[in-house]
Amino acid sequence: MVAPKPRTPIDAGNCSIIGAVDALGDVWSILVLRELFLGIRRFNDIQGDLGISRSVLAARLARLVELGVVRTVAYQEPGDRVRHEYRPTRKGVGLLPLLVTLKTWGDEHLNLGVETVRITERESGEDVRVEFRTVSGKQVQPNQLVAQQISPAVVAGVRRNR
Amino acid sequence: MVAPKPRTPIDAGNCSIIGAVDALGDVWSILVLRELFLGIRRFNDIQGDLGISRSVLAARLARLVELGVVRTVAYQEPGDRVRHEYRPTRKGVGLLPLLVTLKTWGDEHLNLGVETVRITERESGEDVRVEFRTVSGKQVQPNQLVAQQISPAVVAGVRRNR
DNA sequence: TCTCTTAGTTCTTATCACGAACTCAGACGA
DNA sequence: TCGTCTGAGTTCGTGATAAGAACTAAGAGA
Repeated sequence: MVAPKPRTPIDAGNCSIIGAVDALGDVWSILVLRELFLGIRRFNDIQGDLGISRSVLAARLARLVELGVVRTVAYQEPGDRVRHEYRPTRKGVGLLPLLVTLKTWGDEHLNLGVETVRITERESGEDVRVEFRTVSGKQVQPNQLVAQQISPAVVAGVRRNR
Repeated sequence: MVAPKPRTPIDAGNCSIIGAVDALGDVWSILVLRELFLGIRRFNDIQGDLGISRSVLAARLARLVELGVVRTVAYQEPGDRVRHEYRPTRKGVGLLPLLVTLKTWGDEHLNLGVETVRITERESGEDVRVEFRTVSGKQVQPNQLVAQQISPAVVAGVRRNR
């Protein structure tokens, strides 16, 4: 994979999409989260698996910790000193849908429908998919979606009334 | 926003998440798609709205077109020559869930629950959300999800049998 | 012919990723 | 006590690329 490139600060204004993208910083963050969700939680394991440079991995992990998406947890293997590994926080778990949508799109559009990562429910072991539904519960196809930005003034108003 | 940084090629192996992330290349691609879905489709409009440099925008658009995620459409305004604008293809529309998950996470975790972009169903105008469901239709909370990688050998086997 | 607009392209500079080597700290063996 | 091993980073030189400003292209209209 080609390394992510420098970005200049963008004004997120009031857009959560921009905010989220900016917070994550670059695609390595997403891939690091993938490792954590797959149960790969130690520095060297992540580094080897992704082939990311050590310095960049250290920086990304620090950023994710600072963001509150990842936390460090101490562990000690017998006959070894205390070390720590990385785990997603609740905020980090909130990013699982992102990985699932990437997987779904990749399986469908890049991998000809072949599944490469399995996402299942813990209890039943059933495969899990992402769906769109209206608040009233009706399922919606992607091409029926409309996106519109809410004006900054309106957003600011809502914020003030909190 | 700080500019995306160079990445070296990573072996996607058989992982669609890595494949998808690598295909998109960097976060600018996601933000460009955001513009297109919001109806901002012309070079100068996207450039001004995102504050992306012109050279990078041209490169990103070319990449998205090459990927088949975006296509150019000719248009002509009265008293003006023919120009073209950019629109998502079906493959591109398949990435809408990605934007919706980013928006949802950003609204919840970065923006204190304030909605900044509205995603609705075209017909009813109802707000749309992303949900996880098992294939049998049961709704699943993110913390009940388990991710596991499918071994490359298995994936290769499935591919051969197609 | 001159100017205006949109859509890029070119060029220079600054920044960041890469990758190899190095540091650090505790555990263990001799 | 000394040397070594291992995991987890940190440092540093080099090269690739984004930023940003300036320039080009090409048709429309005065």
